[in-house]
Amino acid sequence: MGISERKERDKQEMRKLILETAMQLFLEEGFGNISIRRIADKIEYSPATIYLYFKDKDEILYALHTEGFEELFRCQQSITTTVDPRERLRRHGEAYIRFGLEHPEYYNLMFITRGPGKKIHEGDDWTVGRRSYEFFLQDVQASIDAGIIREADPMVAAFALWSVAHGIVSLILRNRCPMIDQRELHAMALRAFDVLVQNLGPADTAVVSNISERKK
Amino acid sequence: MGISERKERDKQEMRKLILETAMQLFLEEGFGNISIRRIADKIEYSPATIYLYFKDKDEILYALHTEGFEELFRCQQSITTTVDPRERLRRHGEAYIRFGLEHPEYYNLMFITRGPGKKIHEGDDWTVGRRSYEFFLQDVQASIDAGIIREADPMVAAFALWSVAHGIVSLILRNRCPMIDQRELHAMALRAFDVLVQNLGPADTAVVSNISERKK
DNA sequence: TTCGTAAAGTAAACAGTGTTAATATTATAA
DNA sequence: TTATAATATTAACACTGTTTACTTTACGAA
Repeated sequence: MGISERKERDKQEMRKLILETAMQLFLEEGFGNISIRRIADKIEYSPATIYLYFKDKDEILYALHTEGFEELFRCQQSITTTVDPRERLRRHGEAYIRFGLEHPEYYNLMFITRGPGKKIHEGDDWTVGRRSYEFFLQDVQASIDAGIIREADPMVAAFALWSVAHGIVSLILRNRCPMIDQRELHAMALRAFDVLVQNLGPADTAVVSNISERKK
Repeated sequence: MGISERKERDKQEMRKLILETAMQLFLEEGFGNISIRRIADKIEYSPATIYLYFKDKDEILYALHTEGFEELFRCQQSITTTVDPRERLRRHGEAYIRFGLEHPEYYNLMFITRGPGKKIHEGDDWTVGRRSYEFFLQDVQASIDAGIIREADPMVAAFALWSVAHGIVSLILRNRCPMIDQRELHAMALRAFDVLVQNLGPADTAVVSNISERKK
């Protein structure tokens, strides 16, 4: 009786089809143009059918948002060649800001939109985000160990630095920077993050050393 | 002939009525529950009438968002008693974060929602926001002069610090902090801003004692 | 005071949205 | 072959912002 297994496979395939179609719509026409009815049209099913595979629209958005974290994590990998803690912090921020500005729709879904935010808590797996977060947390810890950040709790420091990058990206994406020359927004974004990183701890020079002594 | 003047007054009064009703709806039921139809219902006019006084819904939202800036500016005034530049920075951040967390609907409208963002640029008066921004800019300049921030361009430094506060508030309001104990979010928000402000520039006595106080 | 015009207001429609209850179709198990 | 469970759909509900065509009201001039 492999029938119930095939049924399960079919169900998963249908879920995949819906998600892929949502993704296509999302990438081609942006977050605001995903609608249950348009997804249904594209796959030539009735809108109601989608509700047999997903509880509601947010569940679909949450799935897409997961894809975004995949991409973010890839972007974060670009910094692994750097060892100096301060420079790592800087490049980490740069990678994050670049990701945000170059994938505004993803960023919107992952960090700004209300929908998935609800699911994150009431739910299942915040695993995708956690991976990115913990990768970043390691860098923050290294900077604390190197004396660049004077703060006992790495969670607080990480939250602070993440907020800088998120603040920069989200203010730009939501057009809240009329005081900045619009042609230089991108450059300003990176400079702004730099200002804080370069101003942390003892002035520039003595950044090196203690990274190898970090582990315990 | 004062008739055309009375007509103008009537027109302004109707605009005011619409805005006040929108405001009431906004404060009582939140941003998501303002709709042209509900405003129309409340003032006992047809929905179409509203379009004789406002180009579209965004124009109404933009007007509300202006009210929010009024309130923010009032909150900023709480710091005027402080003179020490670093402490001023800290308190400025605290006031901003408090405003955001205590008036989430306003904050949403002012800095997160898409609607007014469009109007800010294509439009006339960013005057309300400018006042708050320039007040903050003075503090940043003072910190630069005091050697707390090593950065030539105060615009960049101001943008960076604003981003910290905005990042903190918007991540919390949009539920993107599952890694943080939800009961301590508010405290963490303030601590996170502190970390950066206290880590800026040369470590002064205030910082050192602050840190050693925390350590255990 | 009547009359034509201009302003103010509205009903109804357009084109959408997410979601669900009731119904129909299809496929499997007995 | 038939009863039943799974799948799919229709049609509706309750909304949304916005526009067009129409009606009502107010005002200045004859």
